[in-house]
Amino acid sequence: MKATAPQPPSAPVANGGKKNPTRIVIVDDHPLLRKGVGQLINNEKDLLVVGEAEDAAKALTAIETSKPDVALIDISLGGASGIELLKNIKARFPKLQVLVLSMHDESVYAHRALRAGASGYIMKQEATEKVLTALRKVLRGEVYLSDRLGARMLNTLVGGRSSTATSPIEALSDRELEVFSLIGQGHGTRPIAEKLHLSVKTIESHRAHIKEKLNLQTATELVHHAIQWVQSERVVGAEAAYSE
Amino acid sequence: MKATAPQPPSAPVANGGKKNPTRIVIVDDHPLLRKGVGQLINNEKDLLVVGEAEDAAKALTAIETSKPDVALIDISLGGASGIELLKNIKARFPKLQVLVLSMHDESVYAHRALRAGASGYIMKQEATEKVLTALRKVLRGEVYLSDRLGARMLNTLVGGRSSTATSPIEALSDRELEVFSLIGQGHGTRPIAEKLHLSVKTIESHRAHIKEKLNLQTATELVHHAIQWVQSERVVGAEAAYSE
DNA sequence: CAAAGCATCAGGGATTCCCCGCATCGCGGA
DNA sequence: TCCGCGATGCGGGGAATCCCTGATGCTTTG
Repeated sequence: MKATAPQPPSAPVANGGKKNPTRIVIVDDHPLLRKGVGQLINNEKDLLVVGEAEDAAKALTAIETSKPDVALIDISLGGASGIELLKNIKARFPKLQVLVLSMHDESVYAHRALRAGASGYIMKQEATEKVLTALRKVLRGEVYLSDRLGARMLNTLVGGRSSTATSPIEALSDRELEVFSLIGQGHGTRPIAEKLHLSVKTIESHRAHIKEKLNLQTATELVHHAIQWVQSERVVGAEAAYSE
Repeated sequence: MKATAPQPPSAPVANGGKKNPTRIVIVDDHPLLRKGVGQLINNEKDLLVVGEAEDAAKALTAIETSKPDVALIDISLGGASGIELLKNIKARFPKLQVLVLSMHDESVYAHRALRAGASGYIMKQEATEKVLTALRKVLRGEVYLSDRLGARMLNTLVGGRSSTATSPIEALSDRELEVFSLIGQGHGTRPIAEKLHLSVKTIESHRAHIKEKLNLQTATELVHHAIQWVQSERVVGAEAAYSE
């Protein structure tokens, strides 16, 4: 329902002749937001929006035709399909830098986005200038993360340093993973203890260890991540399954 | 951290002297989006943005000082308190028209928004021009609804049985839904109480009522369902873009 | 107007959370 | 071999929660 490229890819642009500007493609399903970011970016002398897209398919063609230096994409294009798109982009245009925009603070997605090849992760709540900062940082080949998020992810990596960026869930022992999975299926501490014929205290102990390994602060976070994980496992199982 | 009124309320405006323009206040927690909508609106000869706000509290003061004709508010303010703000606004400024912006196609929220006194409901996925259309319609005292949403709500009202098989979630009160949504976003009882400026006891009470209405036995189940629901809501919004 | 529903909060016992510590077992190294 | 180390299993105890039972206004509705 919306035009893919509001400006002709390589024509002189309305925005006062820029010389060798950084070329940017925006992917977001909210026209209003595309307009906002576009406006903001085009106000900069060295940045230029050369394409827009509202979904994954259009994003790929837009990138193909406009050959941007950076893509700014919203991963909340329906949860999974956002990360999917990101992977596709990095597969077909490995040298293209990608800055990920997101609605929420969910570090779950930040982590996955980076693993999928993003160069940065920024929230929509962020001040507008930060988006420009992030854009330029990503362009220089650096990684942009909000301070808080960055700190947390750093010590996740340091704690269980594995250069191949395996998810910290790999670090869980068998028993811990079992408990984690049960939590993700919606079971409470006591039912888990009963199901495994163990003391409630033991389950509490496992939960504590899991929290530590996954760098989680509260029980609520633990449950949230567990459910998320179980969900994503279901999806993985459908395509590239049983790899253990 | 953001200016409440970018332009002096009654001074000649940068945007080419408008005469008696419609005065608009924008409430949204995404600076990028405020920028986008603001830009769009100010390009119109008869419309003028006289204030912005990023949360409920600032929204009320902004409205008080800038005396707008219409308020454009995002009900998914940080995942919460959008409907609440709407009610407050209509309580204190009954004659002010309110157009509600929303991320997704959540007909749940549309229905509630209208009941709470909104004059229109429009999705962020909508084309930019539609926002202007909606704004003008609302200004004339009419109600704006997207075609699809309008149709759906009509036959919900007419035929007692709604097409969407009324999930028990419809039975939740506004406040309860708000709490439910926050739970689904991974927040614990205390953080929710703080975010809503309420007693922990009140949140506990809401949780109890939600459990009752949704027929859930334990707190764990409640959290599980809440997360599931939030997830599914996100997906609904994404599919709306493809489904036509 | 009466009845019902909503939103707010309290008290108090049952559970869970979360910080400690402790024991055993097996495995890989000094 | 003996030592450390992680995995597994458990406990104490205080803080926080869950989960009952009310209770009080206020609105909506019949």
